[in-house]
Amino acid sequence: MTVDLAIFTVLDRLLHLLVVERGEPPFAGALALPGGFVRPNEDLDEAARRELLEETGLAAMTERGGPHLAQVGAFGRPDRDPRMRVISVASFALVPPELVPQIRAGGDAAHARWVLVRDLRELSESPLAFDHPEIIDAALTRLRSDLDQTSIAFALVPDPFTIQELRTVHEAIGGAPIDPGNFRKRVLRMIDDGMLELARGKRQTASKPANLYRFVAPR
Amino acid sequence: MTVDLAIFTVLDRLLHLLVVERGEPPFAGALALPGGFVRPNEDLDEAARRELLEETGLAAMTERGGPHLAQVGAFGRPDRDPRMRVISVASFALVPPELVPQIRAGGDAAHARWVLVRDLRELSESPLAFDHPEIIDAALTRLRSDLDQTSIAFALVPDPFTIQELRTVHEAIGGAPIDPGNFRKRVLRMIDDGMLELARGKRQTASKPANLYRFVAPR
DNA sequence: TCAAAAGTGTTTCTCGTACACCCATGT
DNA sequence: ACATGGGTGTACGAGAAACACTTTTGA
Repeated sequence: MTVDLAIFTVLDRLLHLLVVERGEPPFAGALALPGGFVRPNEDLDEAARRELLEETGLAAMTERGGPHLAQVGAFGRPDRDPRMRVISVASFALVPPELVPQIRAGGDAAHARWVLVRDLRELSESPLAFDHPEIIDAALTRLRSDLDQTSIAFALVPDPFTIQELRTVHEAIGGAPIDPGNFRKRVLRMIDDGMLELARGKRQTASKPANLYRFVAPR
Repeated sequence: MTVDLAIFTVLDRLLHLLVVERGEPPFAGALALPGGFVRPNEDLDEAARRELLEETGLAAMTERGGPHLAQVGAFGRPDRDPRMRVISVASFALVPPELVPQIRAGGDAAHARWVLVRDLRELSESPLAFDHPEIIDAALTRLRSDLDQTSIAFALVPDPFTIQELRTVHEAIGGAPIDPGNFRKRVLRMIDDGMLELARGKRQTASKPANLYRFVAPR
């Protein structure tokens, strides 16, 4: 039993995934999702959170209650690992861009790097180990569907965020540009639904300073 | 590693779940989801489908390509089974009402029976074994969310079905009555989206005979 | 003064909801 | 004839989409 993690962030307006380069066979030199074995007395969520910490060193995230983590599914094809029977429970994690620079500081993270999700799909599956292409597809599908139905988008923006930052996340995941005026109205509606609130201060931009908003956790 | 199954159907306009009564400790006498161990060379979906067959004897379902089966998630609390560490991958399955009468014919199914989902929730968790209340909750949540986004509703109606039969499924899962006129319009829209087609014949009802429709698999 | 992005407004269309009503059939 | 449920029509409102426009800043 292992857990594998699809750790996403939005950098430079594009969706990125954290991958590690494998040092040993099988698939030496190939890219793979970070992951590891579940310990004997560990819950699956616990194991995923521990791996996330080990791979990213992001202890600091606990101040926001930790990064968003959600299970994607179990993958158990008998031949998915040539060495032995391994069943993996995959989760996806969302890292806000403010914390991305801290990741290199982590322990196992020396060999970890961000790759563009768009590039992964163009290169097809060539450089990816095991059944990880399949896992990534499932994680992406889940990510996109959760985007419209849950509040996961807020896990990918800085804590007080501008409307543009939030829109950028939606565009990166959805893959298509969104009309800024219309998106603004969606955000305003979230405000009088009590889901968001205006925060103090302004964010400097290339032009007119932007209002800041904050996600209000449901009571 | 085990698979557990939440097998649903709609009987008498209400959502039902197939449960077995446990014969041995732990939880002897309690109700539990059907399930079993994953075999060494079996994929998880394969194991789930095999268990479904063993528990229901519904070989006949293959004529419609088998019942709908989808993974819900993995459950791995270290103490979920007092005997040993067991991680279970839960799936839900949907059985159309036409096949329900055949289920008693199955092998392991002698001790299986349908219970009202509504009753399960009223009785809280008292009579359910292991963490099965949690699994059932997750399966229900998934069922409800898939209902609006996928075509799973068609797996719970007879093959040519009436609009009322389809509406009944939505009402049973959603738990609330739906305006018949409005629901009809939704169905008509599905028809000119090419998702449904009018089938020949009529279904006898307590009043005016109803048109029959058929689900058209996406090409 | 000009570019860039924030923010506002307008119009059109689709869809969900509520609800009134007609139609065909078995009893 | 009448209850039952199939099937149709209307009216309102929320929200998605397309797009023009004004405002405020930095360069």
